[in-house]
Amino acid sequence: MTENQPLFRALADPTRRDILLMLRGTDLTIAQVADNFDMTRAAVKKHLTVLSDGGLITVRAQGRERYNTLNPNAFAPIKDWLSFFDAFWDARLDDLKSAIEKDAQ
Amino acid sequence: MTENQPLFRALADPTRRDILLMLRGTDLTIAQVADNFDMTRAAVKKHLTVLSDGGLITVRAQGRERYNTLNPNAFAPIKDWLSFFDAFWDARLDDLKSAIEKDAQ
DNA sequence: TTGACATGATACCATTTGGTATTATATCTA
DNA sequence: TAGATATAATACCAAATGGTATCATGTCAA
Repeated sequence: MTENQPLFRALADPTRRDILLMLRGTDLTIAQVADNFDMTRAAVKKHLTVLSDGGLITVRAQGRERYNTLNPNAFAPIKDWLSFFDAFWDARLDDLKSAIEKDAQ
Repeated sequence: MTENQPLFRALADPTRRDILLMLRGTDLTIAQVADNFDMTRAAVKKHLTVLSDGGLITVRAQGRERYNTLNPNAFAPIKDWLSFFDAFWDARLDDLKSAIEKDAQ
């Protein structure tokens, strides 16, 4: 149940979340991503490694460049985890509903 | 766009995610939560503070005890953030679909 | 009132994390 | 081939993080 840790960790940094948004639609090299931030290429590369470890992106080598691509299935584990709470909310609403109905009698 | 940071940060720790699962259905005091972990009450309290900062739980005082309650609206900001990618996936599928159709001609 | 109990607050510590700087390697291009 | 470019790898640093220990405060119950 804790195998999601690299994924949750990857999303915990604002720079990395921005990178993900940036990768919607286009694949970008490390240098291209780094151009959008006020930090070193090396720092950006570290973030990309964390994103890769979390399964959020995949890296494709092309010559001396590395294109970073958003992984379409990336968020499935998070959505699954969030769904563990849906049943609870439903039950809560049911409780509320029956309480109201009982009150209306 | 970065006001979600406390929320994402709160979810980045496995202990805190376990606490959230634990709070489905029942409200628990700090001591009750701490009984489920191999760490100090103080450490658990810190985690609960982070969860509270992230808007994931609310704390209700009752006598000398503090009951921690899961916040029903907790995950809405995350779901909203994840939805920023849905349009992209859809567009990707549309691209794929039209490519296939074109190929079939 | 007094002692036990639940929590709050603080100081402190080791590890992780986000970042830089530097050097090395590979690849494109003139 | 030589130089420029894109990335890799490593060492290093400051700050944040997860944890403990300790002491203070408030509340329950006899």
